[in-house]
Amino acid sequence: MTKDTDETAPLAPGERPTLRTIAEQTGYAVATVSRALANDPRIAKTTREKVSLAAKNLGYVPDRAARRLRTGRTQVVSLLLNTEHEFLGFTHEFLTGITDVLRGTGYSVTVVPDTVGKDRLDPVRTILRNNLADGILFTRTECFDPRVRLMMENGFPFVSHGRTEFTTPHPWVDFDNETFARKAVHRLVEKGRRRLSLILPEDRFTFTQHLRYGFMSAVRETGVEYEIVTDVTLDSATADIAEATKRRRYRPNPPDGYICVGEVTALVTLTALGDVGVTPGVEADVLAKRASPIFDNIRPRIETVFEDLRATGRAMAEMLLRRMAGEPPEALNVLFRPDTGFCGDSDH
Amino acid sequence: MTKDTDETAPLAPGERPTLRTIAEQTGYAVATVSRALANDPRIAKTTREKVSLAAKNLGYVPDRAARRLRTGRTQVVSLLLNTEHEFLGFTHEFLTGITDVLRGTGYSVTVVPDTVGKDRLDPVRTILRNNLADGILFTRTECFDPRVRLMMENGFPFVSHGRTEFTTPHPWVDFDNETFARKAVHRLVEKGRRRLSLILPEDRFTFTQHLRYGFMSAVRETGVEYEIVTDVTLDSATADIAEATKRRRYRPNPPDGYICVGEVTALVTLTALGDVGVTPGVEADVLAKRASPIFDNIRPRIETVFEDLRATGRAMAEMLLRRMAGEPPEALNVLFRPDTGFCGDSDH
DNA sequence: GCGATTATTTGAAACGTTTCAACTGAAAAG
DNA sequence: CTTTTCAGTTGAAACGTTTCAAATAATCGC
Repeated sequence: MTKDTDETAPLAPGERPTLRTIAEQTGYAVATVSRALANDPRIAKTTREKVSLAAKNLGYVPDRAARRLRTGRTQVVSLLLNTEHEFLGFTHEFLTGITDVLRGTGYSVTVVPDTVGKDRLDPVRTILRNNLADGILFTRTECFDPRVRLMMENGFPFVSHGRTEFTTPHPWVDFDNETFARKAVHRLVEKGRRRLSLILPEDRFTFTQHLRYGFMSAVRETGVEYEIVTDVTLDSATADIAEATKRRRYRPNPPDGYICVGEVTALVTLTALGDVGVTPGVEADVLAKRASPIFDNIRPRIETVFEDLRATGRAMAEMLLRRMAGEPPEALNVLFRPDTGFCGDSDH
Repeated sequence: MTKDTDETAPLAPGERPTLRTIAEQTGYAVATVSRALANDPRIAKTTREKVSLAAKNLGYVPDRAARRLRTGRTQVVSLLLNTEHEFLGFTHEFLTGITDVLRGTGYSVTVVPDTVGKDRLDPVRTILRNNLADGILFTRTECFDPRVRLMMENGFPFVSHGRTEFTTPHPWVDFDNETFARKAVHRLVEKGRRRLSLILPEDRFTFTQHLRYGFMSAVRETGVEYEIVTDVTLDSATADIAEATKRRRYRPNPPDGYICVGEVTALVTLTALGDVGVTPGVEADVLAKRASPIFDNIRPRIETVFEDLRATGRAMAEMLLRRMAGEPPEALNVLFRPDTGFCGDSDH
C-alpha cells in the first residue's frame, strides 16, 4: 500500500489555495476564476456559482500582497494616534469603535504615533510616499491643519476627528463642543454660580475655538462673570493644572463654577479644590465632559456630559469606508450633539 | 523650445522610484541593485556604495507589497487587543510602548480585537491562515492558552503578556503579580489591618494563579484573616463590584484591608466604602496596583504599586523582534518587579 | 445556412521584489 | 599558453493577483 492520496482530501496538504488551485479544480482559466470571484457580469452566472463554491470548499482567501502589488490598493487604514491624549479611555474606546466597523471589510488598521509637539505632517508624508494605507484617520485637528491640506492636495481619503476652517469640504466627525460649552455655562448659572472658569486646549485646535465661542456667547447672554485660564492648557502637566487652580482660589472673588473639557482636568480640579478646603457641590461646582464611566465611581459626584468615543470611532471608520469607495466628501460628516441631560448630578 | 526635460531632475516626476529606476541610472542590472541594497558581500564594495548612493538620491524605498509577495514576510506585527480591559490607560500606554520600539524597524502594527468571551483562537487562526502578520502580541494569557499552543505548533513568533503553564518555553513579558500580592498583604498587616479582602480576575488567567499564590502564602505567613471574593471578579460590572463590596460591609467582622488588582476596581472599592460610611485610611485601607497617574488626583489618597505598561509594551515588542529574527525562545522573557515602595501613601 | 453580433472564456503581460543558476573576465595555477 | 578558480555580475523565473486584448462559442437576423 504505497498510495499517498488520502481519501477525499480536495486540497494539497498545508498549501494555501490560490486562484490556480481553483482553476485547476474547476477546469477554468485563472483569469476566469478571478473574474468570477469578483462577480464580473461578463462571466456566466453558472460559472460564477461553480467557482465560488469551489473557492468556499477550498477555503480560498485572496493573497493580500499579490492583490496589493497588482492594484496598488493596500487594504489598510492608518490611525494617527496621539501620544499625549488627555481622556482616560480615549484610545481604547476609539480603537474599539474603529475595529468594530472594519471587521469583515477586509481592511486592517495600523497604528502610527502622532506627536503634537513634533512634525505632525511626517507620518502622513510617509504613508503617502510609501503607499502604506488607503485612508487615514486622525484626531486633534487644527484650524488649518497641514495634514488636511496635504491629503486634500493629493486626493487621499481621510476623516478627521474635528473640523477645520478650510473652505474646501472634507469628511469629518466631531462633537458639538460649542453647544457643550454653552449648556455648561447655562447649567452652572442655573445652579447659582456667578464666576465661571474655563481651561482650554491649545489654541491651534479647532475645537478650542468652538469651546471658546460657545462659552463666550453664553457668558454674554447670562451676564455672568468669567475667566479663561491663560497660564495652563488642557494638556499641561497635571501638577501645573492643580497648582494654577489652587492659586486662583486665593485671589479675591475666586471662581465658583468650573467647566472641564477633559476627564483628567476634571479630576485634577476636584482634587485641587478639595485640597484647599473647597467642597465641590457646596462652595463651587464642577461640570465636565467625560468619555468613560469612571465618574460614577468618583466622589463627590459631579455633573458630566458624555462624549461617546466608541461611536465616534465607528462613525469615522464608516465615513472613511464611504470616502474610499469614492463618495464625494460633502455629505460625509457627523456631528455628535451633547446629550441633553447631565449625568451624575448632585441636586435632585 | 520643446525640450521636456527639466534641468537636473534625476527622477521621473511623480513616479515612485523602483529597483529598475536605480538600475537604469547606475547601469547595473536589477538583480545587482537588489543584492547591493541588501549588502550582499558577493557584490563589489564600490558597487554597493554607488547603488546605495543612487538609492538615497532617488528617495527609493522598497515596495512592501512586492517584497511581501516574493518573500512571504509581511513586515507586520499584530496586537490582539482586549475589548474589555479594566485598566484605564492600558491600551494607550501599551500601544505607545509598542510603536515606540517598532518605529524605524520597517514593521507596522495592526490592531485586531480579542474578546475573552468569544473564541480567542479565531483571530490567531485568521492571521496564520491568511498570512497577515509575522508575529503576534497579546494580553490576558491563560494558564493553558490555546493561542499559545496553536502558535507554538506552527512555529509562529509571538510574545504573550503573562506566562503560561506549558512546559515548552516561549517568549513572554510579565509583571510579578505574586510578589505584588505578597507585599500588599504584608503592607496592610503592617498598617494594622486584620481581615483582608481580595477580588481576583477570572480563574483561567495565569496571573490569577500568581496573585492567589502570593496572597495565600503571605496570609499564612502573617496569620491574618482573609477572604477571596467569589461572587464577583475583576471584570465584573462596576455596579456589581460596588454592590458586593457594600454587602460585605454589613456582615459581622467585615474586611478592613482591600487589595485591588486594577484601577477601576480600586475606584469602585473606594467609592463603595465611602458610600457606606467607611473612610478609607481610617477604618479600612485600600491598596491598589495602578498603571496610570490618575491616583495622584483622587482623594482619599491610597497606596499604590505602579505597573509600567509602556515599558511592558516596549519589552514585548523587543522580544518579538528578536524572536522573529530567529532567536530561540528560552531567553526571551522579562519579568517586571513591583517597585519596592508604595506610592501616594497616607501615613508618613 | 451564412455573416454579424453578442456572450463567454482565455493567454499573456504586468505590478516590484528576491534568488537560482549561469555567465563573464581576470587572475592564479599548471 | 592553456586550464582552473573565483570574484562579480546578470537574465530569467517566480510569488498571486488583475486586466487588456484577443480568441472562441453561442445566438441572432435574414
